[in-house]
Amino acid sequence: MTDVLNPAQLRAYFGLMEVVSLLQYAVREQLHAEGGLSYVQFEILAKLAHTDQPLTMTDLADGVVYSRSGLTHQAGLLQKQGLITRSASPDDQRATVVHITEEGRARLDTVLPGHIQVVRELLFDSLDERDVRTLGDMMGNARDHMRSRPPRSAAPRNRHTGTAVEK
Amino acid sequence: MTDVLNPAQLRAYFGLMEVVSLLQYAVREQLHAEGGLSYVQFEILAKLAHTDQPLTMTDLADGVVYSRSGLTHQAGLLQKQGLITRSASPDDQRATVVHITEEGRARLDTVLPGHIQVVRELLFDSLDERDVRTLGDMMGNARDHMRSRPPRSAAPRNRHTGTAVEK
DNA sequence: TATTGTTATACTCTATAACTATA
DNA sequence: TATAGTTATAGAGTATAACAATA
Repeated sequence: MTDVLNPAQLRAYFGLMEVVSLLQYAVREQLHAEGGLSYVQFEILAKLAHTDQPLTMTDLADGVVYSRSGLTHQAGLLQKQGLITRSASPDDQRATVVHITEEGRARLDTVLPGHIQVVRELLFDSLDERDVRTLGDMMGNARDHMRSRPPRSAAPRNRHTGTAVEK
Repeated sequence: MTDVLNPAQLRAYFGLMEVVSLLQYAVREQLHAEGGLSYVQFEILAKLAHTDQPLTMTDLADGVVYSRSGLTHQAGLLQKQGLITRSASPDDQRATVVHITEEGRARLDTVLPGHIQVVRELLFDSLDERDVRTLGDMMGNARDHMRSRPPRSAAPRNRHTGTAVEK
């Protein structure tokens, strides 16, 4: 249990952060310029379109690193643009179900080609097929690992644990 | 020149974005809680300490995806905390050279063990040695590629090109 | 009593544009 | 004329805490 990372780890870590920063920057600009969407808004629409059925706010919050109030805020912006609708769930009166509208799908269609082009030009042009598979595997593992083992603080972001966390 | 990504690419792309989001979230929290630093502030200090010599604002802006005014702002915050100093360059009167102070180094030392622990627990615990090398290679390639080929817009972030970009 | 979601609020980050001064 | 950096400002994103309604 040393408290350093070896040089290969440092290189991987900083490389990862830098690459994703550059990618995020480009992707955000594209989404904003071509569709007036923030990245989170894009994620919400993409998730709804991909799942192809209404999701609750909590469903949406899963998978997006986001506070609930932040999600409410972004959903409000999407709704104001007519890209989603929100209505009370028939099953659970507390829950809100979110639907994507036709306009929402259309907006996604507007944005997607440019989005994909940016990602391909920036990221995939430098990776061969085997790299892509490997990267996908590694990120899949890492995600499962991260999701299953919340950080040291064990501070829940979205849920109550029952154990009070003093602060 | 299709306009889709194949499934492996989609998986890699979304996996990458999700993993780094989770990592950034955890890392930001750690830096803030244990050192009162934002990630950019950490990057600035780390860069100064690593280079081990004063850098100009422009030097610092390179490698950090940041507007110049944003960098000025963050540098101001660091200076207010006594972690860096800024002074006029002897070589070029326009330039500002940034030094890290002893306090700055100390702050970095305070933050680093926890930082490394977070990164190791979240990221490297799920990757073996070979993965780490591979990831480092891929990210190195991708970074070089991205840095050499600015996105479609060709809109310069930090420099003047001489060609006016209408907007 | 716990959970879903919203509101109100405040703070941070980031970018744009205008500006100063040096080259 | 171009570059380095700062300032003023404005907008977007995000979190916290308090709250209402339902389970």
